[in-house]
Amino acid sequence: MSANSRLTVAVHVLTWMVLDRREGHEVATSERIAGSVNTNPVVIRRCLGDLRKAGLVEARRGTGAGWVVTRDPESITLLDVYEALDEGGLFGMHNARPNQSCPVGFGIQPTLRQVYDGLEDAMRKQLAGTTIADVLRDVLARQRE
Amino acid sequence: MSANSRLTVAVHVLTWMVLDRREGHEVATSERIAGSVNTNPVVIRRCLGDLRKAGLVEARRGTGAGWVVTRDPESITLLDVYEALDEGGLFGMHNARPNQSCPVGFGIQPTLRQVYDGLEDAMRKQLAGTTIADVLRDVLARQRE
DNA sequence: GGCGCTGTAACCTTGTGAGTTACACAGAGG
DNA sequence: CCTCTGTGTAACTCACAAGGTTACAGCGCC
Repeated sequence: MSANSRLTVAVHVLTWMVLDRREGHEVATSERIAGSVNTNPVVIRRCLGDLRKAGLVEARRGTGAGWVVTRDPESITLLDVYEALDEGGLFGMHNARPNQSCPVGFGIQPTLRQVYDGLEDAMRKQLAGTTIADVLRDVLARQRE
Repeated sequence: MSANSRLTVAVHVLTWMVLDRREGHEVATSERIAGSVNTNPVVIRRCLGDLRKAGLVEARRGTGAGWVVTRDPESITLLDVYEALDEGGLFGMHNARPNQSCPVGFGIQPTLRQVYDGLEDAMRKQLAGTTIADVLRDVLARQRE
C-alpha cells in the first residue's frame, strides 16, 4: 500500500460520473460507481465526501438519491481534485527533531522546506494543466486500441 | 508515517558528510552521523547502503573505518539522491483492477500513467536544479538567522 | 588475536489506507 | 405516516511499509 491510489480513484470517479451523466443518467449512486472502480461503495462515498467538501460534487437524498457533478468538466483540473483530497506533502521531514546544536541539524529543515515547496509548485502547475474533460477524452480514445 | 522522510535523511547525511570532511575528518562513521540526524546508526547505514549502490559514497573497513563521499558536492543533485533511493512513484494506481468492461475502467490506467509520468518529469527537473553544495551553502547561511 | 566499524538479518511498533459491517438519517412517494 | 433507497459515518479488521532496535558475522588495520 505504499503508493497512494486516492487521486487515481477520485479522478476515476469524476470521469465516470461525467460519462454517466452524458449517457442520460440523472444521478450516480456510490454502488454503481463502485462497480466501475471495483471496490466497496463506502470507499467511494468517503472519496465523494472529500470532493463534496471541495464543492466538486453534490449529494441528493431521499428517493432517487445519488450524486451529481456540480461543475463543467472542462473547468475541473486535476489540481482541484488533488487539493480536495488534502494529502500530506510529497516528502516528509525527519521523524525525530535533528540535533539542533549541529549546524546541519539546525539548518536542514528550513532549507529542505524551501526545496520541497518548489517541488510542490512544479507538480501543481503540471496538475493544473489537465482537466477531467481531457481525461475523459483520452480515456475514450483508448477504446479503439 | 504518511510522508517519506527518506529523501530528507539522505540529503541530511550527505550534507553533513561534506561539512565534516571540510572540517578535516577523513571518514564519517554511522554513529556520528546518527548523532546529527538524531536516529539509530542502523537507519543511517541502511541509507548509506542505498547511496553506495548509486556510487555516491564509499565504505572503508578495518581500523579507522567509515564512509566517504566519492563525488564533488557541486555535482551531486538532489535528483541523484532521489534516484539512489528508488522510491515508488508519487501516485499509485487502483489496488484492485478496475472493471474492464466499463469504458472508464478500461482506459483510465493508461491515461493516468501518462499524466503521472509528466508529473514525475516535472519533479525530476526541479530536483536536478539543486545540488548538495547548494544545500550546504543554504544551511550554513541560516546559522545567522 | 583484539578492536572498531561495516553490513544485514530479524523482529517489534506504529501509522495509514483500504475494505467491510452496521446503522442512523434524509426525503420522495405511496 | 410508513416504506424504501441510498447517503453519511462510526467502528472494526487486515495488510503493508517505514522506522527503530538488537544481534551478530565479516573485514582489515594494529
